[in-house]
Amino acid sequence: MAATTEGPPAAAPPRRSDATRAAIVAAAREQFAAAGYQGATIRSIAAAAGIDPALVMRYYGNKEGLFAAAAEFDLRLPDLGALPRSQVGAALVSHFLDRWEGDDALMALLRAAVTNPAARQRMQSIFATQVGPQVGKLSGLPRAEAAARAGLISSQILGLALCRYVLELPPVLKLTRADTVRRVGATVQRYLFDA
Amino acid sequence: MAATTEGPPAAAPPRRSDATRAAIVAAAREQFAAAGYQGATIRSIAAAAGIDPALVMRYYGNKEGLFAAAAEFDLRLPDLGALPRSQVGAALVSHFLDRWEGDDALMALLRAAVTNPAARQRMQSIFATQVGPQVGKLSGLPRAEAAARAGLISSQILGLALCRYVLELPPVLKLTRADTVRRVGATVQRYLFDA
DNA sequence: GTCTATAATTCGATAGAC
DNA sequence: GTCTATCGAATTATAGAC
Repeated sequence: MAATTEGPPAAAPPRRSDATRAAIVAAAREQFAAAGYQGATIRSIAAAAGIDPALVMRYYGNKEGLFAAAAEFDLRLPDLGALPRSQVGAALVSHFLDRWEGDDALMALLRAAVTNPAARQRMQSIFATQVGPQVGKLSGLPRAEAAARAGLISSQILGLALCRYVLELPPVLKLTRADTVRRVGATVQRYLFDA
Repeated sequence: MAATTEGPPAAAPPRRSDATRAAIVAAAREQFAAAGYQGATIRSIAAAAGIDPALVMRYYGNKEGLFAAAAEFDLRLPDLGALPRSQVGAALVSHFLDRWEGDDALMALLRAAVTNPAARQRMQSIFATQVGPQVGKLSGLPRAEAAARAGLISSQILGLALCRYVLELPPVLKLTRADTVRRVGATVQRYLFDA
């Protein structure tokens, strides 16, 4: 054997804490998504993760640090330049819906951003670094005009998510996915290339 | 004088509590708008109103009752049927912006609705009783289709308010009012009468 | 009608045993 | 690395004096 004292070699010591950390972040996303920043408590998160509340503090320092870790987020926008120009709007909406329904990250971010300043800034930076540039590249417009259009697109897409997933307005819930992609996609398309 | 025992006649006894109640509700709207349902506390509301926290409880029973009173809201939609059809979308957006900037009621409602179930239901009922019917009348479409369009319009307008007044996304803040009315108005117009 | 005092919880955070 | 025990602060809500 490598060593009579046994145990893993020097590289990558398998600490159980890694699994614990992952469980905490997953539970945090869940709770922040369901109850917002203030509604989710260290205790409720620890309970959902099946561990002790003190561990959350040990690993993430405080509630702010935990949220910062839980709100790590990548929109994973696909390369829309490869698509036929006429399909870009619908593709964008479709991707956003996937991203909303895929996990709790965006829901957690939005629910928290409405009352928590740090979450709001995170939201601002996400749309500044991930949405804005992509719109600029796609539309080929000057920076200021592209930013304005990215803002309009964000307002439509975030509003759709707000009404559908957060406020759950019945008429918005009744829309089929295909219908949503088509109709909201047309709006995004217009913001991208027309008016 | 009318009576030797003095005091107002039977009708409309001028209780000072009326002014107090009004001050409480106004302060409550302010606080709910600024901090959401959980962030606004009975204490902070009482402090903003310049009265004792116990009075809030006396007049409104509990926090829920106070919010119900503070979230009383009328969109005050004007008669859009009198306008040239081509201007309806822009007029709707313009009216919403006025309503958002006029007082704290809508801000309080939205900030609270994201985490509080009662506020969310209030939001649902407002759009069911005030937005939906108006869209039905304007578009002249069957009920189901009109409801779908009202939902789409709500998603765009609430999304605009979310990005502008709550999340404060810089590109959305940079839009002038005229520009916002024109561009978002065109979207609302399309949801109303086209696709 | 208004306010003082306080009960009963609940939260974030810390100290320290194992 | 994990958990027990607990502190100090803040919250809603109540009881009752004035």
